[in-house]
Amino acid sequence: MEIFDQKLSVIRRKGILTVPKYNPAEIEPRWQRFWAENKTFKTPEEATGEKLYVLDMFPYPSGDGLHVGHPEGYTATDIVARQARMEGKSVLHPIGFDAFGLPAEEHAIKTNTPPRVSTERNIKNFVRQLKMLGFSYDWDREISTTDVAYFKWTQWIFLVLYDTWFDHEQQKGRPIAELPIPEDVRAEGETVVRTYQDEFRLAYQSNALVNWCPALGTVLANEEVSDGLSQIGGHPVQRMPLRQWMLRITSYADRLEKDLDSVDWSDGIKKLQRDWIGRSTGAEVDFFVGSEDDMSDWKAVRGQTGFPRKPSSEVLRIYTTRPDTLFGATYMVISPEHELVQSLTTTARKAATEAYCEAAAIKSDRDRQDEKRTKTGVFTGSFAINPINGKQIPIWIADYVLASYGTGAIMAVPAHDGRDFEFAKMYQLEITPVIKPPAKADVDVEAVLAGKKCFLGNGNGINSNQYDGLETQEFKTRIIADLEQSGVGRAAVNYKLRDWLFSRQRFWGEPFPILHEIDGHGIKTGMMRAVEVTELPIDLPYIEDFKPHGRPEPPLEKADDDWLYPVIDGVKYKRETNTMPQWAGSCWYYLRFIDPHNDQAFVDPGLEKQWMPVDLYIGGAEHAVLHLLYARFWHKVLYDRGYVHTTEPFQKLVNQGMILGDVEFTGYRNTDEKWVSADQVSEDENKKFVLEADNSLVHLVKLDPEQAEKRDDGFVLKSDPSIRIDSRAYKMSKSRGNVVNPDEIVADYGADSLRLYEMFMGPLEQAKPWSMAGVNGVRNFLDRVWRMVVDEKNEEFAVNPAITDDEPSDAQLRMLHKTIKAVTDDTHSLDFNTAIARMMEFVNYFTKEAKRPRELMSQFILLLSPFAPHIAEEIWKLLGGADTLAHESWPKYDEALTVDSNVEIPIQILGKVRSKIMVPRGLSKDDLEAAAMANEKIVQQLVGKHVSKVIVVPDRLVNIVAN
RNA sequence: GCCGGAGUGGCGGAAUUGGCAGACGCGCAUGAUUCAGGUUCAUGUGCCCGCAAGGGCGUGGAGGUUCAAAUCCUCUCUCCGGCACCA
Repeated sequence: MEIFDQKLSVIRRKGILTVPKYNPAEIEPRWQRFWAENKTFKTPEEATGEKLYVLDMFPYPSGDGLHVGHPEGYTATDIVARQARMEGKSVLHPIGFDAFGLPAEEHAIKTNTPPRVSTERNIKNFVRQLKMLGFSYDWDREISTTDVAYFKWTQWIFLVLYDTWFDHEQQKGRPIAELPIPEDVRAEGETVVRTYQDEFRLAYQSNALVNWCPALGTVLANEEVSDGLSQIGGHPVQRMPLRQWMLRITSYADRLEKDLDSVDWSDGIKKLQRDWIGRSTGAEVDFFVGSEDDMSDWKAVRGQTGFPRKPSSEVLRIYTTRPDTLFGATYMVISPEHELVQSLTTTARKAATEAYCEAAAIKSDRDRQDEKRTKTGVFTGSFAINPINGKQIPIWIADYVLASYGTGAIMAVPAHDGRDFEFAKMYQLEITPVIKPPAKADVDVEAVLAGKKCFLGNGNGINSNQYDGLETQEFKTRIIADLEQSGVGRAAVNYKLRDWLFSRQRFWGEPFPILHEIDGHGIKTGMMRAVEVTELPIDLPYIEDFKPHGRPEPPLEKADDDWLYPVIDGVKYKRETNTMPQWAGSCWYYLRFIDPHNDQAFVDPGLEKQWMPVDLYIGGAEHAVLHLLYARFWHKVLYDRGYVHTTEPFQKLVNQGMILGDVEFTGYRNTDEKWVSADQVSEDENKKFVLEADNSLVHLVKLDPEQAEKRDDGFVLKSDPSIRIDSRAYKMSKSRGNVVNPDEIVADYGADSLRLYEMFMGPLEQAKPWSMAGVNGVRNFLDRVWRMVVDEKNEEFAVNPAITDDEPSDAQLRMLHKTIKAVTDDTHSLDFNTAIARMMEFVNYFTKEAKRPRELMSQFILLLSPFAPHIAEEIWKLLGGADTLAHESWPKYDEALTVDSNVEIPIQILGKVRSKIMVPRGLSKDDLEAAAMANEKIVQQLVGKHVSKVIVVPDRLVNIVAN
């Protein structure tokens, strides 16, 4: 507030408030009202001509309001949208709110208000702030995922998922009615057929191990857990078996990976998604568990029947990416949760394995990792037979094998797998090398061959009978073919991606449109049915107490019987009481924006064709995997079922970089309050700062920039240059107290300054530190723009006397056309920082000109308008423009006027600039060389030297090689 | 540990993709205007030597390719972000 207040108070004191100084506090709300009243940014009904769908990742309306990170992406899209409208494109630029989910509910619990009330209040505040920043959204299309009219269609899409199975042959989702039913299943009757169908649906229930978070009172998706802690709140998460809704995203893993090729996203984000999907190829192999005598019988049968779809009870099935190391498998490991744990454990080993598995079950993921990965395990007492060489090998249980990946069991090849190697060392298990490292590999080949070192790379087979000498790739192909031939193995693909755990035990989410059949005693029969589409939406019931309670029954269990037990055709059902996770609403909101008020369909097919795909999608990188993967999955299902016409929803994706707090200087003092050099301080495990030398505690002291001084490659204390200090920008956080509030910036400098500053800070995708001085800098620029056109000395709001209707000079015209070209190109390529720099150069030039042609000023104002729309509208009107400039044509430039007629050419001798000459643009190579060689300074410099070569690049430089 | 991204003045950052390093902004300095200034205007501002003309050095570090390297290659250091026993 200070700066602005001071300026105003000075003006007020002098009683000359009428003086037309640039005053955003007055201008900006006025224009915002104008745009709202005139619906200036209404989306055209039909997308005629070229269309552009520019989308922001819609915000989660937290109680804290916008932080300065939001307007960064929003300003970028707003500039693109405003420019595109002026270029005559049909623009769809909407906004909405992602308002379901945990944080809203946590907040509701804390403040003891129903989530709908606090959510609506928060949205109101967000809308106020967004409007205050002058974004050109079509407010008629505002949506919230919590609106009943919206989540009706979220529920409808869930029913589409429920009604779809994935046909792996066609790689396509199809209606469940088209699922082929095997004769034997059909023969068993209706109930069995329905159960069979339920096994194939994209939305299904499963009793899998889930991430249960007692503190949040809900299960969480794998993606929402990191380091064994919930991403929201950082609470510990346990694994426990619970019946949950899952979405079969793994069926789409291949397409989710392949289709990344077709979208315009950064390589970094694509890689993040690919890694998350984590596709790997290898083989599944069955190891016979039994006596060596029965082994040959088993092999004979397998040779006949081939490899069965599901493993029979006498085998242990494993997955490996290295079937070429099969001869090196010296033991096997199953996870503690593996279904064969009991049957494989011998009586003698029972106590030991039970103790181990129990311990593993109680351990949270967090605890498992805390043990610094020292491998533990226990022998089952059983042996399996390696199908390739008939060798008996022991079967172990260890928690370094995950139940949820592959088959939950592995063949251990300690010679060529780091984890197996470590485990084998620990328990003195056999190590048999089967790969000879290539000569160029950077390893101790002798040690590898002696089983003393582990080698992970490719090489040539050894100790592998008929495969000896084969190179890894060749080896894999051959052995997989042979395994398939003999029916003991087959090629297989695996993904790190797991099916998506889709239900939550919370109140504030979309209810599932699913009914469970119950018998006369109120017990679920296991049969369920979808709510009829005509019965949608299923609204949340009113519940007095919606708080979670640390037990897995959802809060909706406490709903009234009316809601909980509907009766249809005389049959009593119980509603599903889990709710959907926050991601549900954000999986398809971009489609709803196209047709937000349609109550007949989630989107009109004709409109969908006109507007999809999203041409530009901007948001934070924190959504690089979760939201984007989920939304792409839903979109593909909708595509398969014919509801949308593109395979991918978001054509171009840009992630804005994080805005960090202002740069801070920090020094350290020891317990005696003596300064300690920062390079001797480090953080210990408890995040405490200690002196490296003796681990004694030191504390952090925030320093004023005045106390710091640059020395070599860092900063030191001015008062004692032997003390080094840290200088860094930190992530904004309440605890650090470096959060910048957009409301305050708008009050102090104006919305246009905030917009302009955030775009001027640096490249959009880069992390950048905030600087108040920088905001002041762009405000100065807008002040200069104002004075360039407005007469500040006049008491009326009038144009500056320098504004003329005279013809512009050649130099002025070139300045304008250069600026138009640069701003146009830079804006298209999202290089907003350099676009603004070019506009600053324009203003620097014209404020020095005594005559400023009106037409040139108008053209410039149009260029400025997407960046700083309020001041631009105001000046546009003063210059005689009508109504609003929002739909004026974007300025065009004459290519011939974007270059100067003369160019300055540096002349180098051995790469060092020795002179410069002015020559006409386009001067020929020979003429340029002659001009350079004739230059006085060059002639002097070349005295006594021999010119061996002259490099001439027309319009650029001359380099003389002389010595 | 693995995978990404980045290192350029006191600071944020530019650099037509191999062609004058430091555009633009902040900061700082000097001067003018002003009762006053976090006003406005003008000039200067990478570092070192020099009164100057001029010269030398300079894009994290070391080497290389080239007439020419912030940009390409090899090695290396630092910082930021993500993933983390996925067989």
